[in-house]
Amino acid sequence: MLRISKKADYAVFLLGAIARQGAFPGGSAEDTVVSAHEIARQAKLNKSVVANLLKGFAKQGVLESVRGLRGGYRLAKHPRDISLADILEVVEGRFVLVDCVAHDSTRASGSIASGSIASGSIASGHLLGLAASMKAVGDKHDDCALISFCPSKAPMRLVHERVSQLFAAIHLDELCSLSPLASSAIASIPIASTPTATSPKPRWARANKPSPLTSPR
Amino acid sequence: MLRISKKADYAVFLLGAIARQGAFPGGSAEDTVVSAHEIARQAKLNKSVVANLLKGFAKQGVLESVRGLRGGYRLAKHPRDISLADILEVVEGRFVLVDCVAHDSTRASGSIASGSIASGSIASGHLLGLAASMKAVGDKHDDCALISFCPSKAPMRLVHERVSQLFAAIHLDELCSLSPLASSAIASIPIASTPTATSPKPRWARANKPSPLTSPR
DNA sequence: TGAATGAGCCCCAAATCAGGTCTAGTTTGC
DNA sequence: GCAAACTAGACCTGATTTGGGGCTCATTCA
Repeated sequence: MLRISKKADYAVFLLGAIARQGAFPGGSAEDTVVSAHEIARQAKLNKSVVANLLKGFAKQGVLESVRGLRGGYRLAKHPRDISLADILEVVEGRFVLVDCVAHDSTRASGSIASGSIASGSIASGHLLGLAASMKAVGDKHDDCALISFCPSKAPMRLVHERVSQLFAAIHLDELCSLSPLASSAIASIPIASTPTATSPKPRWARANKPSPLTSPR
Repeated sequence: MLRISKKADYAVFLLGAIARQGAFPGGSAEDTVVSAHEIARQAKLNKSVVANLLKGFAKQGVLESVRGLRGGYRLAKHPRDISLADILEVVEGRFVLVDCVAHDSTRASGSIASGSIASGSIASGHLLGLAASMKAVGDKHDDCALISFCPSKAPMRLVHERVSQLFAAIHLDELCSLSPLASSAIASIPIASTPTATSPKPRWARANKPSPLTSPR
């Protein structure tokens, strides 16, 4: 189903909750941590759901964890350096829009993985390792009956790339409204067939403009 | 899971197979039909899978069916007037990237439905009716625990819109290679954070250039 | 040492997916 | 009129995934 999972949705919120409390490098509370219990309270979600999600992010290096009494989590990077693509990768695994994309992307996984991850600028060692292990798993997706003669492969791969880029272009700071969207940015999107080349550069596309909440990078 | 279903994938192929045989208005074999059995043979798929998919498209007006001996299907419109979004809608239902999009889009479903469908230029009565009936179903998606206080709604909606536009911008003629992609169009896509405003207008974004296979629109 | 945390692993029911079956209706050709 | 070849309609089954949890162990601090 062509849908972001509830867990991923929750994850965005949870990470945003941490970000909004400034618990990240350069943030207003960069040396503090936020417990899973506290985050669950804010999200009005069961603690085990929250804890399990947060654990995954700690494991992949998106979050840093502090164990023991007064333990908790903080972001490993600035929210503007964590993209939606990164978040989705942790929760849902490698994004593959359609099987034949995985097939082709397996051969090119080096360049794709480095592209989507480098732009996130997180602890790339962790997720790059994940992408490398997905290489083997990716082969399992090569089971579409049409794969050897499907004329849709090239266009589908293009769509996949574009969607990937969209996800990589939006970052946690906008997602949790640390850097709010200008509402005119939404209104300015024409509902037409060929918007991509004509739409103005969205506010949430990173322009390397420092967030007012942070010290310079 | 953020994935196009196998059935949708097969559907693209099947519709493409019909298109490649010219069985559409203005096509080289516009008065002929292609049987489900024949299409299944070409696709090397079980006939029941194929038949069920094709039925859905006939029901929604994407295909015209001819019953009885020598019956079969032909496209109701030219392949360039049938978008990937249209196809996905039939197979998977209304595209909703994430619950809060459905919530908000329910109120605005009039403008969205007319937008994505008008650009497809198919028998809009059919799919518009589907969109209207989805209005009620859409309310069922309003069950995300975070919905009332989630700061991600606006950015997520923007991503949803963009993905929708991508799907609406690619049409069956390119998908089935009646109008092949220029391979440089793929190579020219930079793997960067902010590609949308800088990428060249893709070949498959309709430029109202008549396909050499068809008479003028 | 006990309390409050994270880490690791697992469970279960519901929903969805993928692939199919069967019957009824329609049309044509003999 | 009947049989064959098709579509139309509705449904089924097993596999997989999703969503929401639970429990125990390890770590840290007061």
